[in-house]
Amino acid sequence: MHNNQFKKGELYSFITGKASTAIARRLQKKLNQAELNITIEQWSVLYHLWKKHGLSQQELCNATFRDKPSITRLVDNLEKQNLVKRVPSENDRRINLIYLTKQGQKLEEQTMRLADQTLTEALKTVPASKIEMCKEVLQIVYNNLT
Amino acid sequence: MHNNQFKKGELYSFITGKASTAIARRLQKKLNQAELNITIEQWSVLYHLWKKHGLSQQELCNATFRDKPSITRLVDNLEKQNLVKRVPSENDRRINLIYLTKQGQKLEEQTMRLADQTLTEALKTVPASKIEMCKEVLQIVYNNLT
DNA sequence: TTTGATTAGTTGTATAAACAACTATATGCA
DNA sequence: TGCATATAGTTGTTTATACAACTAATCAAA
Repeated sequence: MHNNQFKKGELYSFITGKASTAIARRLQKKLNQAELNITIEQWSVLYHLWKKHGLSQQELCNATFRDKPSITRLVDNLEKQNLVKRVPSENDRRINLIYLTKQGQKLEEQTMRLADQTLTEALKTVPASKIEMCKEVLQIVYNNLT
Repeated sequence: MHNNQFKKGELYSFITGKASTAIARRLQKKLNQAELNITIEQWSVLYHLWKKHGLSQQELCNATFRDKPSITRLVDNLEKQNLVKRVPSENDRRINLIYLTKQGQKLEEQTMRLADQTLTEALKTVPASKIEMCKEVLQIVYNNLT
């Protein structure tokens, strides 16, 4: 099959991200059912803060592939819900360091379990070797475009 | 490698759809540079109308995996830009059939070329066999979740 | 040291998505 | 026929994204 010929047929689902949209919706549904009252976008910010406390907003931009206004507003909403706190950096007064509150820390275990469940459901029946290859392709795509 | 162990590590990019987000952004940039003045979401609706004229809004919902309010507003905006027209169905007065205007029809060739370019750039250096396998995995994921 | 450029973050505006509640029309069955 | 139910589409609200324009702080080079 010619590469180009192939691509045309697959164009739509690659561009619209059918699969990742479905994964995100499933996780959102689980978060709602557990009455955790956070969005997947908020979860994706918390995810990085659980791994490393006290990231700056700019670091969150890089980690989550969002622009600065998006992070400003996500942090606004997370702060309103008392899940994180902005702390001005002492070294550089332009920078806000974002810290989890106790409430924000508490969400880690449960939401990570839900995320893990979501992926288990999504990748059910897919052999590990194929997942690995798929992951590689998606990483190459990302690298090609950034 | 244990399947479960694998998944935890990949959790983030699977859920956030890094790759498809990057593809969509690249296409949006091309549309902007060509001053076509449409969003990728609008493009995704037009895409289905180019394939088949006179779809109902509900059919557009199914085709684009969006809910009804989303399609209502996308069609609103496409109509404002004179790219499509709502035509009440004669058989069933609940239904709007959506038709392309001449202006909407004209966009097909150029935007499909840009979409094709985008995928060529995204999949550059990825062998066709791997793309095929990746496509299969993404389809299974989608089926698993819907 | 001063000034011009860079970096971090915010605000305004437009578009879009998800959910709930709503209207209007059609269908099906008693 | 008539009423309950299902279907198609709209509207309201909240959250998120992208882009542009903005402020404040820092850096760097003359």
